[in-house]
Amino acid sequence: MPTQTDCERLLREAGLRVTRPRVSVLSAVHAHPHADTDTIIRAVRQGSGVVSHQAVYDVLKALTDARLLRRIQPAGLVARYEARVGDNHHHVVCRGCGAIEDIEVSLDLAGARRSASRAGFAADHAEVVVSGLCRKC
Amino acid sequence: MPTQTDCERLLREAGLRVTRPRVSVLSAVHAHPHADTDTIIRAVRQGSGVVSHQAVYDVLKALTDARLLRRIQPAGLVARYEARVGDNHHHVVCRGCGAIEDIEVSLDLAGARRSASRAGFAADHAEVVVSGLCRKC
DNA sequence: GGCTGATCTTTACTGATTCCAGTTTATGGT
DNA sequence: ACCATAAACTGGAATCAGTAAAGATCAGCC
Repeated sequence: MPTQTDCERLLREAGLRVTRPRVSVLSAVHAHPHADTDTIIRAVRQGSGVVSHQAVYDVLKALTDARLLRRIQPAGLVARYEARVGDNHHHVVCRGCGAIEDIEVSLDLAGARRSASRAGFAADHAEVVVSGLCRKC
Repeated sequence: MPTQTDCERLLREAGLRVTRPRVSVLSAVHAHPHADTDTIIRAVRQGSGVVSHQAVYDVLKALTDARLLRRIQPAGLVARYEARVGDNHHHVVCRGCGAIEDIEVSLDLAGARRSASRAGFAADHAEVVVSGLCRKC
């Protein structure tokens, strides 16, 4: 888990200004993988005082655009964020409680791209969402 | 494309009552694959007069539960419905305009299930969403 | 034809997310 | 260090898909 200084460095390296909300959001997401926006807002406020919900939304968007975060949005659930970027892992989602975990899935990306291009699409990204029940549900 | 009589039969076979809104919704989805709820509502009203939006939502849910329809919901887009059920094809989504097409993707489902179970999940379903740009975008 | 629970209609509401207008703050150039 | 400007932030209100509730209707069965 990155320290606050690490988060500041990550922001700077991404060409983003370093602000208190940004550092807080970034470290909150590191601390709570797959958390939804509301959880992140609460974590940020606990860690560093008053931050408007709008600021959190803006920051999440900015960090996602800057590829410091990845947004995942399973069907029927609110958006979640994770700090693990740069690899292409996938997710399992619990149909009962919405819990999410990372999994590895092997996928014929070239074939998918070929099939997409046959349908008239230039595809560049594939995401697998596996669903089922977690241990508790 | 099924006729109205076919739709009635499909409903009956699924153990559902045959009503005007249900027949309309089912044939609207057959006529507009990957349509969103709003499009379906408009198509239904054009075809068969006044139907409340709530009825359409209810019918879509009932038909989806009865496996006559399949609901797909790509990240960040509203829910779509398609009448092609019973196989497990996947989708490409255009990041520009939200257009959706069917594609074939080969996927190591057993491996995915194994990886999910390692994470504590009993997985029973996997969906691949490929994204990119369609010809127009 | 009459019964009964499933369906529909109407209307209101929820909750996530976004928009907007105005204010504050960080950063690059001097 | 100082200024100007672009980027961020605040707080409130709007939007929009989807859900809820209550009463009116209707399909399927006798």
